[in-house]
Amino acid sequence: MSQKKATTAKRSTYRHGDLARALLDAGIDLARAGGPQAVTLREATRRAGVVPNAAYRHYASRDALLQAVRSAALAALAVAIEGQLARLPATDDPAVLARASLRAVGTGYVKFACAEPGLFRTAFSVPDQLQGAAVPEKAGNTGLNPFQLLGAALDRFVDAGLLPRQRRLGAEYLAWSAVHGLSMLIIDGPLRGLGSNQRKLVLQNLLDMVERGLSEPARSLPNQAPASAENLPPDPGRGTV
Amino acid sequence: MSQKKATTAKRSTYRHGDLARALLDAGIDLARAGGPQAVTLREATRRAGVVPNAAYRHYASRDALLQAVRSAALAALAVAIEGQLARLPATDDPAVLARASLRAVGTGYVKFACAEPGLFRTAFSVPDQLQGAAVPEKAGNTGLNPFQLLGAALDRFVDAGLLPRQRRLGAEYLAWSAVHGLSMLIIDGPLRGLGSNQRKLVLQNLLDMVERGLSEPARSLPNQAPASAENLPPDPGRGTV
DNA sequence: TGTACATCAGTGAACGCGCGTTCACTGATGTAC
DNA sequence: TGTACATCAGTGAACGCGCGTTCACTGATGTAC
Repeated sequence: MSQKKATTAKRSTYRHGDLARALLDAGIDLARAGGPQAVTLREATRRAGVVPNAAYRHYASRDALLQAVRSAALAALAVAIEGQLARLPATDDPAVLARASLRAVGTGYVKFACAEPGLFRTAFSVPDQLQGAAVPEKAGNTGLNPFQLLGAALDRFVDAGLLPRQRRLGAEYLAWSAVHGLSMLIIDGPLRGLGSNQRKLVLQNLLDMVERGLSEPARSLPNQAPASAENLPPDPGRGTV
Repeated sequence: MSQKKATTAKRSTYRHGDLARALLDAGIDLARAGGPQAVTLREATRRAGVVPNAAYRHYASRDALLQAVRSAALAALAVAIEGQLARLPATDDPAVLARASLRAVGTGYVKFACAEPGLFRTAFSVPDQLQGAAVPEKAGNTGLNPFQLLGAALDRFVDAGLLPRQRRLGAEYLAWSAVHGLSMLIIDGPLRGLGSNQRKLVLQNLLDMVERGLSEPARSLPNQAPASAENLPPDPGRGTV
């Protein structure tokens, strides 16, 4: 069965060649241009030069295609982040590396959102669904998805002594909220229309805020509730985007 | 013209009474339950007990109704924030007041998003449009819209000496990004499904991060670009949600 | 105070649109003998 | 090596859906005389 399928996939002289892939590519283009809403079976099949119902040989429904596109969008985001990480200059100072890593993750995230708003919105569109697993379809070249790349950067923070270990749990969500919020405000909200330089400036200030906010020792804040393992949220390894 | 309109609006024995208001209310209910997508002329008129095209006596198009609903959603958000601000205990210490104000704004924002995800998503749905003005339709009881309420809290930060004045410009966007991102992750993203207690904990940690990140003096960060008036974004007074 | 009239809020019917999805089919491909 | 056959990817036609929007209309309301 799977052997047969693999054989068929390799053939290029079959009916269409690889309609599943062609539909996925069309879906990605549609998402890129118009977000998740724009991913329709009819338009995807139109672009693949095929009759609408042909899609049902490869995807159970419109939603199945959309989920495939969504995974591809998340993978693209991961690749963008990896690209920023790869540009980091070598250093022996673990604190410098940790800070630069976190900034690279945040920069890659926001830059991707600005460069590919349609894919970004698709990546975070969730019809009516629970959390998905950390599957390779959503990962970049390193095999890590965006959430895991952020986690790795935060681990470096802890290792470098910049983030108290007892505040590590759930820290992903704090940094993530900041860059995710900025991305949304820029691509869909009141910050759309910001020039490129202004965007960079706001991003730098935001990353400064996150860096300071995560790494400074806690002062005596009456409202602060320290994190403890019992009542803290999701297992970061299990849940994913 | 406006006199006549006002007279008509007061009448309760007219055809429908006040169909414009009835459609708006129906639209708000639809947005509450299903987000901006769910706001349709046909369903709104159905709920108002009226034929579909009757809506065109009061709204130029479906989008016009949606924008009215959107303004109402923003006003509701403002009211929620004002509610948190009103609960603040009296204090003579401007620093304590400033910190508590900012936390109240953030808390009101995220709580509203969690309590009314449909309205929240509607408030920040922007079809294809530029920035709107700071009109009273989007304001709460104090006459300030959510953005302006946040700005007022940050002004207190500056006045209390917690935020260097040269970092005040654009600070709205930093705090806003954090709470907006957390809201989105909770209502639409990987943090949905978080329990109420876990949400509160993450929110507290996030507010701690913002507070520290905004108010701590800048260290020598090689990447930091200090804000200056010339190249910083939008005039906070003009632009709005 | 009563009557003719203008206004205009809501009606009734219909349009075209694109969508997801179904059904029975056909005909090129690969395979078994 | 050649022929019969099974597979199954893509076809053709059609369905019902809800939507926004248009048109000519009607009849209760408020007003002018």
